Amino acid sequence: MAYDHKQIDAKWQQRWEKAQTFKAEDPRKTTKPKYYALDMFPYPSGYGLHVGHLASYTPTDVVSRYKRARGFNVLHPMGYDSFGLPAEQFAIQTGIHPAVTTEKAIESFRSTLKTMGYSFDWPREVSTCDPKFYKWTQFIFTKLFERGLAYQKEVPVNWCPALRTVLANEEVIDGKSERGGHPVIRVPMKQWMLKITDYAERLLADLDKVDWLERTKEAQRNWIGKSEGANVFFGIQGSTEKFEIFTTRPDTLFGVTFMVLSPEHPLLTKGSGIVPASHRASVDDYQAKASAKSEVDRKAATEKTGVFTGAYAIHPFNGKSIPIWTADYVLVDYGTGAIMAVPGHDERDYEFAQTFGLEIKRVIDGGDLPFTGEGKLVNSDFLDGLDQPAALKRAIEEVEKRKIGTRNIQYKLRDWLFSRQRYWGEPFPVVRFPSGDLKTVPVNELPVLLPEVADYQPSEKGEAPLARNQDWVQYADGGRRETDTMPGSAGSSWYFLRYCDPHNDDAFCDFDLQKYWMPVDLYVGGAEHTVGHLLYSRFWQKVLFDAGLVSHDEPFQKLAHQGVILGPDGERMSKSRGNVVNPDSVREQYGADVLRAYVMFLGPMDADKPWQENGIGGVQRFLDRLWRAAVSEDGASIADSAALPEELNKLLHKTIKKVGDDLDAMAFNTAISALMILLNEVYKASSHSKLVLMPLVQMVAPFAPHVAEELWEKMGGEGFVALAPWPKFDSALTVDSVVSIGVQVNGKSRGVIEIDKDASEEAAVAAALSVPSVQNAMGGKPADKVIYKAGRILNLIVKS
RNA sequence: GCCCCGGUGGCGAAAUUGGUAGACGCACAGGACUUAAAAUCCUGAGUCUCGAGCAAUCGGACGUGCCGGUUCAAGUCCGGCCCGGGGCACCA
Repeated sequence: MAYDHKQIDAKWQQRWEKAQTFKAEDPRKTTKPKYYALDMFPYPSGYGLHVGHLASYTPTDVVSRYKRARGFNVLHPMGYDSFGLPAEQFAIQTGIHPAVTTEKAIESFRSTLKTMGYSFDWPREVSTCDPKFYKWTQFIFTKLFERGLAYQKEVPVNWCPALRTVLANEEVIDGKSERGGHPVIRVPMKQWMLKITDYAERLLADLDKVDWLERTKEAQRNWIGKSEGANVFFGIQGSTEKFEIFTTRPDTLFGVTFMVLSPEHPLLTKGSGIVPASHRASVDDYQAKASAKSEVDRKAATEKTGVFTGAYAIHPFNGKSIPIWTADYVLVDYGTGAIMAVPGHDERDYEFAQTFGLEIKRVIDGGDLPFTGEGKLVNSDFLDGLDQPAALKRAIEEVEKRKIGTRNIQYKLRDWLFSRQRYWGEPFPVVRFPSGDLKTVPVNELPVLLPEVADYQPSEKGEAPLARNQDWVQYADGGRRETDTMPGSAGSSWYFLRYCDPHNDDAFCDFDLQKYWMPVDLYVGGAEHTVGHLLYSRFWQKVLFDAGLVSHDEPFQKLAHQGVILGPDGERMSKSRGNVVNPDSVREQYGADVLRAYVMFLGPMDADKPWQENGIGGVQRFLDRLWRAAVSEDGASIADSAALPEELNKLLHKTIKKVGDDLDAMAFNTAISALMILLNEVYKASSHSKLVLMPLVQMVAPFAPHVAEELWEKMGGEGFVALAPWPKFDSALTVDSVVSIGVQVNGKSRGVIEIDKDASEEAAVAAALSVPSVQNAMGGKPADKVIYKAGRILNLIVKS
């Protein structure tokens, strides 16, 4: 008989709630070590919770429950990243206020999360669109502003005409919007920017402090994109002006045969004077063409384009004149927007030189041009004969000595585009006064509430909906409020701090409380947030650290990513493919415990794996079998206190060890398989003993908490199994004295012997020789050599 | 192009880090129980137009994407490829 999961799930969810079983303890009233287990909070979409959420929240919940049983004071909260585009798009279509649809979606998420039996500390729930929350998002913005890290700038931005908003670099994938896949073009607009570039070096260096997957760290390193080199000044012929280039290869300075300025370079603007009248028209023409190109077109360009400007630069070492070109393969917003071209040793410069028939000069000995490897310098004056690395060092020294440039470091990371011309986001706590002064509003005026507007649609020119509420825009002394809103990633960049002290009206978080709980000990979420959310959060944490408001400079000590759960067909779940699995219907049928345990048993948590519905039956059988081992047909407990057979007792201790090790390593699938093996042996031994069933139920509890509580209660366990101390093992019982080891003859497996784990070589060989298949393989000859590792392997070598 | 992951039965996957490859589960087959079915319990099973035997069974060869290497011993280490997934990409 199967247990009644509907009744049991509801019963224990109510009891946990009533007893506040999962409430984190007050740090001032406990001596327990802390453990902060966090999920990336969901965007509460109207579609409800999907299996991807379960793949993330279930492992975190298993770890939280395990850590509680292990004596940790666990903080395991949940909340909602509730500002964002979908609710706003829906509002534009229907006129329903996004707050209404968002609240409805949150209710749906909350109820689904509760029916899964997740051990969240519910009273700590946060929602980024709640004024009590975004008050502090605005407060943190004022801190950024005060520290000179928030500024407005006319910048070429990623403008998405379909969404009528600008997007951050991280939100643009291959020239299209991350959300919706609409085309994105580059247009200049005045925007709020956050100076994340000031933190580039620390964001890079501090990756060494955290326990993240190497590939995630590597992706952040790539995104930050550090390059070391030098800025070098080149003079301009017939002018007193100079211009600066950035290069990582000053060793190739003598290989320069032309210079390239990006089309947007200030020296090329009308009236700057370096472009002679004879070339003005063609430069103008080229600039116009380049600016008309979208980011996508620029990237898709197969051939290099450019024009000669008519001007010449002067080589800082040998005074030779070098033609200056302009081309759009040089980007205005990286380095200085100008380069020295060394076609002999750079593939892009080589391609450009080939296209326009420019000189290509070798300065490093080696393979075919363009040669980017190492070798000895040639045709390079004082660098001749040096190896490339030595030449690089020497060249930088010489540049600095002659004061024609300085060593320099460049990052690919750009400042964070922080404003959106949208409605459903945090208003900026900023006012512009007639004098032109820009000021943040006083802290006691926070939160700056999001005003009501008649129409949520942004204007085609990019003016934000908030501008329509003129009453709201007016501020004292003729000031006008900023009408842009913050991007979705604002609230998510610090919400993990709010959980430490969620109801504080005087501070975003009490200093001592964050000092106790932070950093997050385990953070689980999708790998797609690698360069967005995870980088922004690290940045804000560091800013708050520098402001003395938090005590740690990294927010997430350990990070894990859940794999993608694919459809039963092995393809990514999508509505168009029709392979989307709805977790609600699965839970209805099998119960929360089976669903949770199944998700954990599917495979390694970080692997992408298909959802195979028929596999659920195996997990369901396992929990039913556990139930039947302890409970009779009429629902009474049949557990007794009989002593365990020796073998079963040993297996119990081995299992306690293995499950603990596996949980520490987040190897949930193998932990469950160990529990299955133990239960199978319980059946074979026909045991109903509490001595094995109670610890087994305790170990099952993190995965299947409802049925575990019910069994624990029936067997007379004290209190909640969720809070019962984790079972201990006797290490003496976890090792077998007699083991079966493989016997090989000439390296091939030929049999197995049962032997004392410390048996001597003589004993092992004797035992092996009595095995017929071993004798057979040896063909009657003696062993010429014996390799024996006690308890592991015996290999007999026979010369043919 | 560069940088990461990954590739093991019909399927999801294990494998103490070089030591009996395929634990556990699904699906499958056989048996027990049953009037029958479901459920349950027990048992079997990598592949082979390989060999012996009436048979249960016993033995052999092959086997972790491909080729080569190191080693007594390779899924695991090394070199060279192929395939799948992800990230970066005109960043000087």
